[in-house]
Formats: sequence, structure tokens, C-alpha cells
Amino acid sequence: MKPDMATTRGSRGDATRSMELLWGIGPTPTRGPKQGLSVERIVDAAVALADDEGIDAVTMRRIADALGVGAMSLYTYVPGKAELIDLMLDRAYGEVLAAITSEGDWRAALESRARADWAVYERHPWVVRAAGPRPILGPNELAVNEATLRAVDGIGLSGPEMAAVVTLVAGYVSGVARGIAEATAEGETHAPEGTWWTERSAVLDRVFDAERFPVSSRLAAEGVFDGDESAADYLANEIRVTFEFGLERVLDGVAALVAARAAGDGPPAPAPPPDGAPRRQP
Amino acid sequence: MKPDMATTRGSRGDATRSMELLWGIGPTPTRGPKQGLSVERIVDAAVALADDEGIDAVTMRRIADALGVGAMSLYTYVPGKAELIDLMLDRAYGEVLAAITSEGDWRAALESRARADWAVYERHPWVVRAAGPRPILGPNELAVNEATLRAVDGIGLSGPEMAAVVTLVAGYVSGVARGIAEATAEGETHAPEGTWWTERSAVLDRVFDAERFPVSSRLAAEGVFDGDESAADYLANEIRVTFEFGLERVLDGVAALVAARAAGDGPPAPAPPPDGAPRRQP
DNA sequence: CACCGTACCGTACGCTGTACCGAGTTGCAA
DNA sequence: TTGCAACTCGGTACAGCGTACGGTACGGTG
Repeated sequence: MKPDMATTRGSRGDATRSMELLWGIGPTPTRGPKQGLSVERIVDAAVALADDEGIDAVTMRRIADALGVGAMSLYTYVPGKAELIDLMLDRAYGEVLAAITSEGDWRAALESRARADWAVYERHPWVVRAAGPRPILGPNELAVNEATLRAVDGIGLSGPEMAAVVTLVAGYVSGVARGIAEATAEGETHAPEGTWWTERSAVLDRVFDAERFPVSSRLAAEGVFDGDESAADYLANEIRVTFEFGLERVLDGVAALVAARAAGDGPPAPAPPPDGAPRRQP
Repeated sequence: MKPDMATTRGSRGDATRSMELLWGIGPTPTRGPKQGLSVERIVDAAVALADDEGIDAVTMRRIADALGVGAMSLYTYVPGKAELIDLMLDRAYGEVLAAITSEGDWRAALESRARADWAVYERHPWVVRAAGPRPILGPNELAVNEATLRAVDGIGLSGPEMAAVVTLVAGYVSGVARGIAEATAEGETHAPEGTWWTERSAVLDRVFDAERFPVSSRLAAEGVFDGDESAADYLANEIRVTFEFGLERVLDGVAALVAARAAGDGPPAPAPPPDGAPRRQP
């Protein structure tokens, strides 16, 4: 799983190579046999596999099989699996980038970003689980970020506030998107939606005490938690409604801030950076 | 990795066993040798391991080593690794449950829930990555849910709205918490924070175009994205500020809804469930 | 032409989760 | 008391993972 991490991941060549791959500026060698594949095609295959069978099905061997090559051949194009996943994620950001629009006011633009994220999570449920804590720093990710920042530029917010609003919206969507995999189901979890619940409800019924969980059981009686087991799209609709509802609240909250700043309430004094900290790009 | 999933995961005994484990109602056998371990101690060891070295270090063999037993002995207590992780997660919910308070109005209670979640994500960064899309249905998870629902009960929201507000707050926190691992760092990603950036910034500088990313580069020049590489707690503070900022917005958004409902704007007509759908508990 | 950097990939290693089975231990029934 | 069934423990084994290593075939450059 992580063999000799010290040399593999630690050798500072890999990070550079990874960035070059993302930005498509790798040095293309002239000598030797023609390359039969391309990074593009490898990412294609990996994404298709992840869409069809979930992220767990994405193994180097299966990708190679799909491309009709040996597993080790992939390593001539990509330093390792982690870098390949980064490429997959930046490709997903590419779909976001293609979908967002900057028309309308800041609210419309933020909505557009949120819905574009959501659409990608729906099309590619694996993205939620594949995404690590760190940014990819790929061209598409940065472009999406730029576009979102532009949406909230010039409406009276401070720089840190702008960045925080972007994190707020993107964080909200990714948080709620966790539930998407349940709705689309089956791709990731191999048991169909129905059995999962019925298996558990037997024990749950024995243990769920209406006195211990009064509000929960009242809402359950109202049917709030009901879902049609066999019709996955009903569930998908339900979670979509929840998403839209929450998005409205989030944007209302931002609107309140924008209104306050417009009314002349100055932004809080920005905390000075501690001292000569190395510069970071976004 | 997933050997014979059909028999192992599909045999309907496992889901039942898993629920019994969570709720502590397993049938305790009388015959045979005394048990040298307990589910409790196994979860203890697993959580300790995850806290120290990240979720990837949590393997059956390492847990067993820490407990001084053979790897296979764990399987007398727990059906498999997936169920063990569920137990770890419900334990984390237990810490949330212990931290939340129901004092004050709905807003204070929701804040309390959000901060309790956040504190757990800080103490146990592995939770973000270990949590799957489905609910655990353990006692602590349900109790936390109940407490949060109670916070928004009786303030004029419909049942679905109450549920959506809970999802909104919890989803927001988990979404932003994704960035925590970067702040606490090093537990999960073995490279220290500094090198990760410096390695990449070399390529990024070559590729980052101020004309293509005008707003990003302006904010970068302002130092918005700067961080002290060596002092991890500065970064942690920065993300904490972002978290608090977003939480404020989210709650402002909920407040707007509560005010609207109080002003007499009726909730939207609840969509009727399609037809005789099996009942779900929360 | 020879050379050598490169693409491809068979083999192998260390790791994973866990099935299988034997050996030893205990409580209850006969 | 004896014997058996139920149980715990754990060694061994297996399929699958990421990927290091080294061999072979190829093709542009000296």
C-alpha cells in the first residue's frame, strides 16, 4: 500500500513532476519508441472506471486492463496512483469550470458555482471520497477558485472575507454532497439501498425508544425520514431539496454580511501575519 | 481487500451483528474460554492508533499488535473492519454528545453542536475521511441528532425544514473540516507542511499568470493566502477563523428563515411521499 | 552503424483484509 | 464425572493492492 514512502513520496522530484503533469508542461522526450498512450487517455479510463464502479475499483491493474496495456506501463506516464487521482480531480474541476457562469450579481454567481459543484458530485460521486484535504493546485481548480473569487469581488468585502465566503460555499456543498453517494447508491456500496435499511431496521426497532428520542420519533411518524426504497431518484430528489434549502440559507447569510458592509460597518481589522512567512499562491 | 464480498457482506447476519455491537446488545456467550479482550478495548486501541498515525495506519494487524494478540483474534469480537470503523465513528459521536449543551435559544444550541463537531474533527482528524455516506445508526449518532433536532423544535419550522437545518449545519462543518487535516497536518500526510508548498510553488511560479488569475493574485499580494509554514497553530487559527465566519453566515441564514416563519409566511406544502414506502427511522 | 534513452511489461515484494482450520479452554448435560 | 458442544485464539494461506526492479525491444542521434 505504501511501500518505501520515504523515497517514493519524499523525493522532491515527484511534486514537481506532478505539477508539470497537471499543467501539461512535462518535457516530452524525443528518443525511444513512440508512446502508445497519453496521460489524457489514462485519466479518461480512470474516470470512466470510477464513474462505473466507484473509486475502490480504480486500481492500476484495472486501468491498465481497460487500456490494453500492462499495469507497469502506466508508470511511464504518471509517477504514482496519488498523482493520477489528482489529475482525475482536476479534470472534475474542469467540468465545474465549464458549467459556471458569471452572469448576474454575486448571489447568482455563487449559486452557479454551488450548483456546478453539486452537478459534478452527482455525475462523479467518487470525487467526494477521492478528494484529500489539500488543494490540487491544478489549472482547473485554480480557475474555478478565481472565478468564484471574482464573483464576490468589489461588493465591499475584505480579502480574507472573500476567501472565507468561497470556502463557505464550497465547503457547504462538499459537506452535503456526502449524502449523494447514498442516493445514487449501489455504485459505491454494493448492497442495494433497500436491504441496507431493512436489515438494520429490525434491530433499530428493538432499540429505538420514543421516550429517549421524542423529536426524532415524532418526525419519523410524520414521515420526514421516509423514502421510497426502490425508487432511488425519489431519494435523490429529496436530498436535492435539502441541498437547495441549505444553499438558500448560506447565501442569505452572505447577503446579510454584504448588506452590513454596504451599510458602512467596516470589516474587522485584519490580523497581521505573524512575521516573514513564505508567500503562498492561492 | 474485498474477498468474497457476496457471502461476507451480503449475509444478512452481519448488519444485525453490527447494530447489536453498536447498541451493546450482543448475546454474550457463556460457554468456552473467558474473553481476554472486549469490543471496548479494541475500539480504544483503534482510535488511539488513528489519532496518532492517521486512519491509514489502522490495520487489523496493527490494532492486534497494540493489544498483544493475533490479528485474527479481533474477528471474534467484530465481524470485520468496516464494522469496527463504524464503532470508532459512533464513539466520536459520543464525544460530540458529551460536549453539546441545550442551553440558550436555537441559535446557541446549533452553535454548540457545530463547535462540538469541530472540536471532534480537530481531536480526531481521521473522522472526516473515515465517515462514509451512510449514517451509522449508533446510539450516540442518533442521540446527537435528536439533541440537534430538539434545538430547532418549536420555533415555527416544519418537520422537513427542521431536518434540513440539521443537515445544513452538520454538512457545513464537515465540509470545512476537510481543511483541518492540512492544518494539523503531518499525522495524515507524512511530509511536513513546509516542503509540500515549497516543492510545488517552484512550478506554480512558472505557471501562475497574473492576467489569467487577477483576483487570486491580488489577494495573494495582500497576503490572504500566506501562512506561517513552521507554526502549524497559526494555520489552525486561520482555518478556525474561517470556520467561525462561515458558521455565523449559516446561522444568519437560518435566522432569516425563522424570522420569515414567525412573520407568518407559511412553510411550503410538504411533498407527499410517492406511495407505501417502508418506514425509516432517523 | 553503434549507441543509449526510452516504452513496455513480467516478476516479485511487502502490505492489506480475512477465510479456514486446528488446538486449547470452558460450561452444561447426561 | 465424563463427554461434548461452544467458544477463544491464532498460524497459515490467499487474492488483491501499489510499485521497485530489471529485461527486452525500439528508434532518434552521434
